[in-house]
Amino acid sequence: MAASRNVTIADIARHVGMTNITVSRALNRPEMVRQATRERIEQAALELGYVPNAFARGLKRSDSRLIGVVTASLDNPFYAEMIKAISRHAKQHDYAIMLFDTDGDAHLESMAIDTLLSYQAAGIILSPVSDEPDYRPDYLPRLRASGIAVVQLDRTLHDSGFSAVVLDNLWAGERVARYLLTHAFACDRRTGDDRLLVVAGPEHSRITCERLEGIRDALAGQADGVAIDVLWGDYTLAPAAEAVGDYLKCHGVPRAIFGLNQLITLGALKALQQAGIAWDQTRVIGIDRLPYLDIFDITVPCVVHDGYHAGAQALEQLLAQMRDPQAASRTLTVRGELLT
Amino acid sequence: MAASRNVTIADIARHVGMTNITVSRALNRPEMVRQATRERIEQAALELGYVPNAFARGLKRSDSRLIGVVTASLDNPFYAEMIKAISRHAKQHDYAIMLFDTDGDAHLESMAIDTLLSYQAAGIILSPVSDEPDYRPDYLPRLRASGIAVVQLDRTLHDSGFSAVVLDNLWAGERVARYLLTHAFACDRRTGDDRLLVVAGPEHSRITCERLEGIRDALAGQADGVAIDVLWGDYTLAPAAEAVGDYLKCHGVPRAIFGLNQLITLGALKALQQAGIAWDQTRVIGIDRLPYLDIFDITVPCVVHDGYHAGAQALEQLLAQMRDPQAASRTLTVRGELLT
DNA sequence: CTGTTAGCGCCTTCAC
DNA sequence: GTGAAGGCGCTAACAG
Repeated sequence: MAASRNVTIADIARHVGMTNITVSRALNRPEMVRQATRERIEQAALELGYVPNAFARGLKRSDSRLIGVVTASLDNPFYAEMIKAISRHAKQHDYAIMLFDTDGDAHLESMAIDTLLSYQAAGIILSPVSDEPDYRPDYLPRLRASGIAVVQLDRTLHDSGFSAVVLDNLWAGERVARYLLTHAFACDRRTGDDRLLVVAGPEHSRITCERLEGIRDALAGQADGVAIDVLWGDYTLAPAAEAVGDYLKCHGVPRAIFGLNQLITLGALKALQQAGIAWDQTRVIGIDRLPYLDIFDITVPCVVHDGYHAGAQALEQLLAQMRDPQAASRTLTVRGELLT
Repeated sequence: MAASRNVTIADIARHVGMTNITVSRALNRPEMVRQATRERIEQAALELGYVPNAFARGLKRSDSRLIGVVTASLDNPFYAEMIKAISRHAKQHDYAIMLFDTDGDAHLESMAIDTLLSYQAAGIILSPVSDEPDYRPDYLPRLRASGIAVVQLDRTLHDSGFSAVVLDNLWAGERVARYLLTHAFACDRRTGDDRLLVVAGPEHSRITCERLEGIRDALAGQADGVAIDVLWGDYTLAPAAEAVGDYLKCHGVPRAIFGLNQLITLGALKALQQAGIAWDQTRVIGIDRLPYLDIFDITVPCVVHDGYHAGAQALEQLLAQMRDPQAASRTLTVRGELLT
């Protein structure tokens, strides 16, 4: 029994013998309407099965209760967690979420932004497909001109000027390196052929660069003779596994392996397994938690970041900016924690 | 530099010396406009940074390019996978996704449906907070009356009449039970005190009931003397872990433990660990894959379901129903596969 | 407290 | 191929 025509406030108005505006007010600003009138209207709305038309309202008021979330990967549990936080907090402020999974495709990202612009999104949380400096999406001028509040999350666009919530990647790199310094590369254990294999993201990715810089900073002067080998990748599992597999064949097992995110670390572990090397034959350490392994008494030390917190922060920042569009953009840095 | 006012087709029209309608046509039905005119208009649109107003369009045409997805848990990787599939396919058909994570809260679910109605969603994929027969959400009449296409995914509302994509739970239960019959409860191994512990969802959950029924069917007459103990839960990890922990204290280690979903199985394994019992001291088997454990040579047999496929099916079904609102509702069943 | 008027941006209908 | 008028449903602004 499909509704032939949607019931509008005009229908309600006719039904109770009032005009549209009174109905509109009764439903939206109850205090502006006499109690009795209001009750009759509410009653009628219920009976007729009235559903407000968000398009009409949006058109009239030219603002929306929509927040756009644009992300490159729903797969990544870290992103799933952030999205969960965003969704939960957005709801509390009566915003609905429009979610776009760009799947790493810049064109889809651009279309997502356009759709959000056309829906007059109140704000956008953006985690772009790439954080390399030469990625200059074509939507940037449009997005800027729109005046919509934007907060970048984790990944950022080079020089975009938008606010951001990012991880303390430098610290994470340093922290891991310092850990390795005492546990894998202590002076008294040097053999002269100590290698640290870092399995990274794209070579020019900001996040990768920062993490690498942290490593180099921490090791500088402290670890003579320790060679750092870097394998570039794209933050996903399969390429990391393959690259590490090849490395193992050519160079044997390094003293330690550092995976720059969860999927990379898992990929490295997979390569070890496939090479018939037990995961505890070398020191594997990563960024991001490997889920549920504690249940099997497997501990891979890692720097964990609170994705839920990061997501919540991003939404807070977004709301702040929506309230005050003039406010200067801010970058919030979330620091992780080493778990051993 | 916030946009003072959005640029509309009227602005473009003025800019090129035409009227609104011509601009509208040039942008939406290019074939109805002379080539030269169209090019001038497209050029102007680009220059002025024109963004169509989805609200105005939606208001006029009273249909939208929005598909609503309402789910109880983004956490569950199985749902994340389904959402990924939905999102990817929706995009291909030029639909945007409005995502609602109800977090298990019936009230939020109701609000989500109302929001989708008010946005004139073209269709809704619904995985409600509960699939128990006494859950009768208040939005049901409104949703029915709206005539919007609805496809339920995994969880279903009792007697709702909407289409659905569900798992073959009966089969999954049977399959696991048959496996246990040969691997844990083979005749020649009976000790007279053989117990199968099933860690389930809510007692009246359809999914739980079906899976249990499958177990009982398969075991009927085949496993005299095998006692089935059932622990009820809510499909999440912590309660399952606690319940299994208590059980182990009271009854010792059963011959086999069957977790009715991923999180439950992990909870059971956690309880074993906390009780100081190695995970391979008993036969643990589950529904849903335990991710990444193969990397550590841990194999917990399980029935896996293709969440991506299920999500894709749900969207296909939804599109079919949007095309033909008269079509009878259908229930699609997705069968899993035993992985040992 | 309630009503009148008008218009948000777009597109359908009918004319030219 | 192009234009003029009107209305989708709702709500600001100004009456009364």
